[in-house]
Amino acid sequence: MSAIAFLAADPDGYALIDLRDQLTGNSLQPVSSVSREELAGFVAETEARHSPRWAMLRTTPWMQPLAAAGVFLAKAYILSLAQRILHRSPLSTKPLDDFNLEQPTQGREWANQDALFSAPVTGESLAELIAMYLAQRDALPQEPDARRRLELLIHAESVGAVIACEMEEAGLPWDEAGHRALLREQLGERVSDYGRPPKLAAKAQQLAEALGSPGLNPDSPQEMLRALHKAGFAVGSVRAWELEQIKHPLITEVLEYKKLSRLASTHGDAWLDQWVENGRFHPHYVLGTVISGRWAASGGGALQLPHSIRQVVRAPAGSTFVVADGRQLEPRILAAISHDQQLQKAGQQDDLYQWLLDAKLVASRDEAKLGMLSVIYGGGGGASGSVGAALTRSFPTAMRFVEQAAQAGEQGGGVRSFLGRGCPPADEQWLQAQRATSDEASQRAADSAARARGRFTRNFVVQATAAEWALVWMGHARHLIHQAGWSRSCRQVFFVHDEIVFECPTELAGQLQELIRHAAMLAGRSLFGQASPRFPVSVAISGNYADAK
DNA sequence: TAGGTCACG
DNA sequence: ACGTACGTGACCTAG
Repeated sequence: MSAIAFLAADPDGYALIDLRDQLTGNSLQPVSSVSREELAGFVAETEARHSPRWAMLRTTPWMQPLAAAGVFLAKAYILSLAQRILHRSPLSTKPLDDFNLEQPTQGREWANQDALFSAPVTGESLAELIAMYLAQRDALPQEPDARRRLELLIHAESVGAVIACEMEEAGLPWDEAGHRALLREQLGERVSDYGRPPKLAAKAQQLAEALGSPGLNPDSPQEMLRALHKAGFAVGSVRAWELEQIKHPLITEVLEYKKLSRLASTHGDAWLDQWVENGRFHPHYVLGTVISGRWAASGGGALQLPHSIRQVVRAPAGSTFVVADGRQLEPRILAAISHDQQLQKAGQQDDLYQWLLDAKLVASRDEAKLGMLSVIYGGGGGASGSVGAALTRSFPTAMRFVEQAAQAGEQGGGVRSFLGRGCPPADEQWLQAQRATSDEASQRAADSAARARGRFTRNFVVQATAAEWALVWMGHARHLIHQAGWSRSCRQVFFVHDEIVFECPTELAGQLQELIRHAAMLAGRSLFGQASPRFPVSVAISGNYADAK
């Protein structure tokens, strides 16, 4: 018998917990009112006894204290995230209102003043929660396969939200002293948070003189471009990749300045002050806002950690990192969702791109990679170039699949991921722009917008399914870690789209590595069944994140 | 507030 | 012949 536990706000106290039989909806015990102090203990005990699926509107405010107390919830159902998925999914059979995840719902006055500052949001009464849950169940399709997909997606998204809370609580080990030392070495002594650090200021001065533009502010692209022109460099912009084409000592100086300036502004002392506490970086992960289902992070730029700074991500003594990522995930996902047998065959090899090379479809591994990405992104080098032609000949089924997604997008239609995450059809404004083609300029703009949307939907079907695979992978890994009894010692501390970082005792790293590979295999089967293509992962074990690539 | 640039997958 | 790939977040400057 499986149980579901609704966790809702108690208007007269803190939390209400209503434990029910998932199938019949019958209560298994009277509704319990628990105080903030009792919550962790009560939840832990209920988990041990019934292992229910924990249903809550959002993870806030419940998960933070639970994660802090080390309480493990095996299964979750986050209604706000489920609502958004069902609202957008073409597999859903009833129209459901969207849930505005961006706008935090306002707290309200509580009878119990102690609860005021961690008050759950409006609309989170137990009755409302249950009504919302039932409406969501009602919107699930009856057809078994579609139903299985949407349920898997909702459960994976929910466990992802729980993991996000656990990671926020754990934080990423960060060598603050090492980071400060690196800043001192490269930038000089710390000044105010506004002025340039000494070494950067000196470089700016030097650059202004060398270019013959006194007073130049190198942080202004406009001024910089003018100064470069004046000094005789015929560049179209000051973008690094364009400047890198020019081999000249002055240009090297400019590029060095840009690098230093970026370090100072993005990962300088102010960043450390704000985001690193007690030797750990605590970013905030945001789910449900990116259309494709990928995660975002607000504050600290967690998902854009430069490789150059990863040297200060260091595991504490006695522990190490296990860093795992899905190898060539997107081409493998494309092979799975398009049922392209040839591409799946290529994926039997750990290095899919190498296979393309060995099969003499491409002249180099880089060409294979670029060609594949081009097919998925919809770039000009796609089906039109010689590599594109070779890929089209070898993998016609996969190519047709992405072409169809692109066509749907160009016509304003929606597409969906494998598990049913929907990319909504174009809005009325977009369609109007498609019709307003009286003059040549608006015709061109409309065509360009149509192509852009085609590239977006072409990419969506792959990227969104890859995000689903990663969620399911992470969920399996967490489950296996718990089963192994390692929940306390092995913690997930980072996640970036297709890469997971665990922190664990050094002696467990080898076994954890095997567990993660196993989880990847299970993820493939959960999505695509027993005949799933392979999803190899590459794993690195190191006490330093910078070494893991 | 918008645009430019750059970081990541 | 044409467009010069997809998705994000963060910071700085210009107006």
